[in-house]
Amino acid sequence: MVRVRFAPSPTGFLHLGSARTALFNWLYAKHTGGTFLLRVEDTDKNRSETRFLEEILHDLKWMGLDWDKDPVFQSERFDIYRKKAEELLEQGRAYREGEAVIFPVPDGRVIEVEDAVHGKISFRTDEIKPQVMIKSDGSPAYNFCCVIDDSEMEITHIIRGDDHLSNTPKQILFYEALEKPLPVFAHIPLMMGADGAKLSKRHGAVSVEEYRREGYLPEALVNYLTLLGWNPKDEREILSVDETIKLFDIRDMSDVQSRFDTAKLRWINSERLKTSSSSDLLPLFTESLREAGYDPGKMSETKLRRIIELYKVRVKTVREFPPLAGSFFSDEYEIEEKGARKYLEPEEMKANIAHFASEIERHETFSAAELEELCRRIAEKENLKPAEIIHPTRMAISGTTRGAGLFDMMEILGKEKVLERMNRASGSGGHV
RNA sequence: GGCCCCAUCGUCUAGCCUGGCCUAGGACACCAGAUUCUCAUUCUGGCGACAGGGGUUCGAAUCCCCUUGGGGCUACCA
Repeated sequence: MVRVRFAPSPTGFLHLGSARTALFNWLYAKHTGGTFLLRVEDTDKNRSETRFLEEILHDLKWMGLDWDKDPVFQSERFDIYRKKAEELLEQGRAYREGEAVIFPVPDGRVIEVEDAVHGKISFRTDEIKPQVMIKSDGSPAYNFCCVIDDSEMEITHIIRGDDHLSNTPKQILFYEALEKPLPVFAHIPLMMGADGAKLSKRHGAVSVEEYRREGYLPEALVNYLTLLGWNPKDEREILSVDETIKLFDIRDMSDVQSRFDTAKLRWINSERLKTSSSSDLLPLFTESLREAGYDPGKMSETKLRRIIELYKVRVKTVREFPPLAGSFFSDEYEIEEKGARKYLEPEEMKANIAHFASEIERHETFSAAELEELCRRIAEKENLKPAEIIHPTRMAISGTTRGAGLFDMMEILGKEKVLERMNRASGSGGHV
């Protein structure tokens, strides 16, 4: 039975790199039908805060990484670590140095690790200094309590970042001293920033929370992170978690470090957006409107869903939606200067808008199909290209030259609003 | 500095273990074209890589060594 764990320290928000490590642990547990556990490494009381822990747990849940039992807290286990240290002391396998307890490392040994992603790696003990087990203040040192916990939690596979590779021989020494069986080690290469340097704030967003707020879907982030170091054996790029779980194996992971590429994440997000239903997207899009200061409250769900349907193919993140579609929700939308100069200022453009508006006014009903027919009929009669009516009209009703098909936009906005805006733009009609 | 990990298009990668099927495949990005009322979508096409040098071999992206480059660790942080 596979048992894996993710061991965050609650000293900050969930870093993308940690999230990726958690993800691979989780995927492996799911693939093997094993158990995914959480251990909170909060031995550093000064830097650990519960708000960080809450945030981390929240982000894991958001990503869909559910754990199997209540987390283990190292801060509650100091007695256990001290007792183990005491035992080693009594056996003469450790010594005191002041209040601290130290583990001496014998010279001349070679420790071989069979890593699940790197293969065979060997270390000489000559390179390893005596290891602190218990610090002078009575708190346990990382490598010591890590081993005690992993063996007590019966962790079978330790899947963690490459940055722990050189901790491994030290930990193996502790496993031996404690007479505990070794787990399988799997060190996954680190994820770097776009420039190859350590992924940090200066590369932009590095916490899961920031990506959530920027409008990425959790399944897109998970999909992207999965692809960084692993791939299904075919050429698929867009994978559901279920498909990934079915295919994933830690042994198939690449041993090469990768760089985080926002462009590809954005692409995957846009793919997921395109294939998501407007009802699934509704809460997210609505929230993004509220955050941007719009009030979608008074709009019917049907209408909202139509708008989402129109725009989900035009945005890469949910956040890009409000600025594009603001004119549906408020009269206070921005008017593109360039577009205005080209389509709203020239007299003939104003005339085209006015002409279209007057035909609309005369027409009984108001649907996208009819509007299009009307527009094309005018164009033909006046010997204009339909575009010469369409572009100025779009500018008039939305303030932008980009966006969904004009007639759909008009239908959603409604006859009254459309005429009001068209008349205002063409300078006729008298509705301010 | 020492120890450890790693090295295929700008990026993610397939191929490497079990040399020949590789004139190195795919995806993102980028560029061009088609479609279209704009934008986006969609569809076509293009650009673009085996870090360098030695070996081994009939034959090397694939195996070995060196160099170079990148990364990690080197705490009584985790």
